[in-house]
Parts: sequence; structure tokens; C-alpha cells
Amino acid sequence: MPFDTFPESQSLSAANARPRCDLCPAAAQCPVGGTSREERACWNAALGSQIALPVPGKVLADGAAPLQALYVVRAGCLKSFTIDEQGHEHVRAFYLPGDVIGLDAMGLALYPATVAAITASQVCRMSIAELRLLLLRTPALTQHLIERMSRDLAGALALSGDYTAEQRVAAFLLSMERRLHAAGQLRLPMPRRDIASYLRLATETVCRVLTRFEDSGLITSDNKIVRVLDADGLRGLAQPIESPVLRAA
Amino acid sequence: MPFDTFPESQSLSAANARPRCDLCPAAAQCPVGGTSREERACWNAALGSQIALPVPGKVLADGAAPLQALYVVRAGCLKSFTIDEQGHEHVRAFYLPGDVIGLDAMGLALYPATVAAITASQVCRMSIAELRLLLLRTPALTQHLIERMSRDLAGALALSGDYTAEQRVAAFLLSMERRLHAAGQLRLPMPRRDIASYLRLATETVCRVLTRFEDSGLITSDNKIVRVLDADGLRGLAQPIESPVLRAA
DNA sequence: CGGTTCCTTGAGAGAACTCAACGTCGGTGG
DNA sequence: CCACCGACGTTGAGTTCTCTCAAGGAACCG
Repeated sequence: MPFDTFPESQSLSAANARPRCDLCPAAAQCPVGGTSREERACWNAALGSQIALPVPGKVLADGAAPLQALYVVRAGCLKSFTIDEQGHEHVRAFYLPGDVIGLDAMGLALYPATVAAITASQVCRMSIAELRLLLLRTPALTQHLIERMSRDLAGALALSGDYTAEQRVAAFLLSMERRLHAAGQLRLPMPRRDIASYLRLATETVCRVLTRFEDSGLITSDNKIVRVLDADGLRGLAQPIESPVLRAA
Repeated sequence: MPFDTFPESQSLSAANARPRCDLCPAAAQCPVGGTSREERACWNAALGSQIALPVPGKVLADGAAPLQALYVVRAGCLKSFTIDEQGHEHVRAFYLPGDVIGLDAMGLALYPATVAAITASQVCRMSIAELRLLLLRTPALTQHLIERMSRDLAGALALSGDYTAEQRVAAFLLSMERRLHAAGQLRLPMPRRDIASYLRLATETVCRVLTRFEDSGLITSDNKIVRVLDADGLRGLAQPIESPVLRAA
């Protein structure tokens, strides 16, 4: 984890570090990756010196103002959430390396949520105004961005189904395993409370389901460290969410 | 309703009708609307003779194959849904005039759902291959499409919260009133079962909530016809979904 | 090593679901 | 034209899943 070598005290000074895509730990997942050398150069130039190092709890954006920029996560973990009148927080999404923050805000006057770091993170900042200009000149990037939004949309629609706690948690574990490129063992960056909020469950329910999974031999769970023992078993549970059977009415 | 003048028997013959944006009943909501005359002409040319008239139950696309085209709804109402192993249908989205079908499929190899007409409908078909070419030449259209996807994404994320049956139904009624441009009185095109599936509720729960709303004087409800008597009351209920209070943690 | 936050487990409550029955609407065919 | 049929809508009773409330233990930070 190269990023962990940045102590928090460097956040401000390092915030003006020149981003270097060729040094980016998330290059393989970045929407800019896979575009031509030329387009990547455009992107890199437009980024300028925009790189931020949010520490846990630090807010990147909130609903008080229009989102001025997209952020691509280089390292760490962030969340987007809303807070209702009773003060209950609802996590809308987790952002891991390679993910793009703010795609749900480009069509809105006000950003509908607050974004905060869960663990110390690195993000590349791209102002939306500059992005609009950039998209005119970089068709591959445009296409990547559209496909990224499309996948996000499909994912959000899939998760919006009416599923049991076990199905949700199983799908979440599989999704995290995939997104973190973890084989078997993974370290969940976020607390149970956030997982629960994201999956629309109570914190206790998430705990109970994890315990049940452990008793069934599907996983072992030691706080943040989860080891997937029976991925097929989890997939069986998560199937209605991940790959629903598709038929005509 | 100009569309109702198309009897179903004309479906096949009319399927090759030349689309005319200047005659489109949904022009005001279409993503192509508002672009320059030039871009609109590009779009219209690319559409060719692609216009379909799905009748109720007719399937536009299903998960068996990659989605080959986007569809813009000219008239009617369609739904996108999945079917799980138990045969339960889950409605992912409703599409009304001006809506774009398939935005959630551009990043996926296989379309994740089935799309079928609820009422007799008219849709413009735009092949994705042609669309990709078109987007290179029509920046305003690109931007509209991105903003549309962004709003869809934000909407999907908002609805994915953990809300009560009353909050969901209230938000749904307000959303339908807005999308159908109905002032007070609206005709819901879809059956209760589909509403329930979309809101992740049981059909009976939707009925009960509507009855409760009627008893409270918020609405009157006569089968498909709903009249909103107290929009502010509904907004009060739906507020956590529509406009969550946004604060930093 | 004290305090706080997080995780876990238990007991009771409540919201929505399932099952079941009945009324209504719309299309079809006799 | 009307009776029939199926799908849809509505209401009631009982059940279940998840939530809330509560408490204890573990991990982390100052």
C-alpha cells in the first residue's frame, strides 16, 4: 500500500502534488486508463496540480453547493451519504480506487449528497467545466465515462431490489472482493454501520448475518478482515441481485 | 393523446414510419430537444426509419442478448424488469415519454433486464453503434445524454434508501405527477402490482397506503385515476427521499 | 490506562409480507 | 346484449423478518 506512506500531516502540502498517471496505483481501474497516449496526456494536463488527500471524515463535497468537480479515487475509500431529518445517515455509495465520484451530480444543480473519506485517501480532481471542454476533444474518454455511468446506474438499479439481509450481505461481500481485487481474503475499509446503511439494514442485522455466514462455513470474519471460504455458496445467495434470471413476462 | 389514434393493427406497418421530431409529442422532454437545429438534423437522419409501436406486453429487449439500441419514448409507458428464480418480477424502472431506455446497458455486455410495454407505446430506436458515431459529432447531445444518465443515477440512488411504505408511495405519486406533467389529477398507466414491485412493496401494501392517503384527505383514488389534493402533505412525507437534508457528519 | 467507538449478542416490538377472500373492471364469445 | 371469465383492486387475519432497545466485550486513541 504505497499510499499509507503519506502521513496525514502532509495532506495540505501534498495537496498540490503533480498527479502522475504513470505512478497511479489505480491506473488499471481509472476511466482514463485504456485511452490513447494522446488523450491521457490531455487528461493529465487538464488535471493540473489537482490532487487531494482527504483524511478520514474529511468532506470533499456536500449538498450546500453544486459539485464543481469530479474526483477519481487513486487510493483509499470514501462514501457518499445523505442525512435525513432525524439525523440518520444513509450511505448511497462507496468509492474505491478507480471509481469516479460525482457522476450522479452532472445533471443536477445541487449535489444530492455529502462525500467524505472513510480511510485516508487520494483523489484526482477534475473541474466539471474543464471536463466538459475535455470531452469534446477526447472521444474515448467520453465513451469510458458514459460506460462507467451506465454501469453505476445498472448497479444502483440492481441493488434497489427487494432482497433479504442475507442476499444483500452476500452480494456486498462478493462485490467488495471483486472491486478490491482480493482473492479470498479482503479487508473491509468501512465500519459495519456504513455497510448496514448502504445495504439498508440495521448494523446489528449485518453482524448477525456475518455470524450466520461464519457458522455456515461460508466465510471467516474477524472484524474488518473477511475471508471468503465458499464463494459459490455466496454467489448462490446473491444470485437474485448479481445475475437475475431474465425472462419475458 | 394523438398516439391513441394508432390502432394496434397498424403496429407492423407503422413500424417503418419516418420519425418526425417536429411532430413528436415528447419533443419537449426528449434529450435531443434543445440541441441545435444542426444536431437535431443529425439525430433525425441517424434515426432513419426506426420507430416501433410496442403493444402492451410486447418485449423490446431482454437479457438474452446485448442491447443493440437505445429507445426514446415518444408516447405510452414501458417498464424494465428482472425475474428471479422464484418467478417474482422486479420492476427496475418505468419509462414515460421523453425517457431514454437502455442507458443502464451501455457499459454491459448483456442487458441486465427485460423491457416491455405497459400500454401501447411509440419509441424511437437508435442503434448503439450509430449512436457512438453520432456522439463524436454532436457535443450538445453528448452532454444531454450524460446529464440524463447522471439524473437517472441520482434518482436510483435516492430511491435505494430505507424508507417506509408511505414515504415511497408519496414520492412515487409526486414523481409521476411531475413526469406526466399532470396538475393534480393523473392517470397511472401501470397496475398496482408494478408500482409495488418498483417500490419494493407488496401489492396489498400499496393499496393500503393509497387507502390511508385517501382517508387522510391527501388524495382521492379511483383505480388508475389519482387526484392529488394536498401536494404539500405528500411532499412532507416524501421529503426524506426527494430532498434529503444534507449535512456533513 | 481511561474513554470512546466499534462489534457482537439477546429480547421484545413493529412494519410489511403472505395467505385468503371478495368486489370490480374490461374483454370475449355465445 | 349480456353472461362469463380472468385480471386487477381492495380488505382482513396471522406470520415473519428486520428493527429497536439494551448490554457486554473488543479494539483503538489519546
